[in-house]
Amino acid sequence: MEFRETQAIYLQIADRFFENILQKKWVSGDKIPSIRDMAVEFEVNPNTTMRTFNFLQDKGVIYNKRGIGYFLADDGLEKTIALKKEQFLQEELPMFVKTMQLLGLTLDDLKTYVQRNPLSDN
Amino acid sequence: MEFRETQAIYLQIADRFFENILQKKWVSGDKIPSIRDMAVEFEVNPNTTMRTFNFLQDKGVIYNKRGIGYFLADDGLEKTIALKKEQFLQEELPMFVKTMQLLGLTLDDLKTYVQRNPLSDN
DNA sequence: GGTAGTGTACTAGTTACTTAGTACACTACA
DNA sequence: TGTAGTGTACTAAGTAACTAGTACACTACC
Repeated sequence: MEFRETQAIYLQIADRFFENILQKKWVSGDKIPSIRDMAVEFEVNPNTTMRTFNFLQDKGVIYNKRGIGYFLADDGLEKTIALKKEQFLQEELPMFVKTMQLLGLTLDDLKTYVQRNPLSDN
Repeated sequence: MEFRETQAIYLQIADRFFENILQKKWVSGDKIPSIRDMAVEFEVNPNTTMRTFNFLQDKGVIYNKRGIGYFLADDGLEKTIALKKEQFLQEELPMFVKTMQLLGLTLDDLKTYVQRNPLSDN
């Protein structure tokens, strides 16, 4: 996987976790692929994916069973929505609106873009 | 000034430069405040602002007169627009749309937000 | 018991970013 | 000429992120 240079890799991987949760590919109680498997999938060091797991456990999104693996918490979806929403409202949205303003783009331009770029293929 | 932890400080300062240029607070040929003054204003080490200046000079947005200072290039505004637009279209916009989709937000929600949050106060 | 698959805990080393401090060359100007 | 304000070039140090490798304890299962 390719990563942006502007953000730590383990956080970008966390975002992929959030996607899986929000898209309900992972649901409460599901076992999450192991730290080692994730490292192979994302082509990073296991230590890096471990940081992602620690980060998400700290947020209460996943929990651990010793010797078995990590699982999605009962309220994992709710916590993920809360986390993403907070980040979106406090950081992403204001920056986005500011950039649109600076570039002189309108909501109609955005509408056109969205129509031309079907929202999902993953 | 407070900085986000997810992006290098010198790049966040560069964004402030871009704002000044896009808002036409700085126009072609204008002398830009010195590396040392900028360091004081942003409360960082002069080495850090120097990285911003080097970055922007590398992009062709500003140029240097030895012993005098940095100045906004003739096509500084155009280059800034091009840079921001590219970044916006390739990174910010796709991520933004994806997050909106994941959170189940619509363009109407966005419209409401924009109406409630007047676009500028700087 | 043995084995494979888990997470965990280390040491070590590299790179990027940031700060701190010093020194020096160039330009403008009194 | 002297001085203040520029950029520039260093050394040194600290932190975060990332990689590499090893070792160990726990759990499930044959």
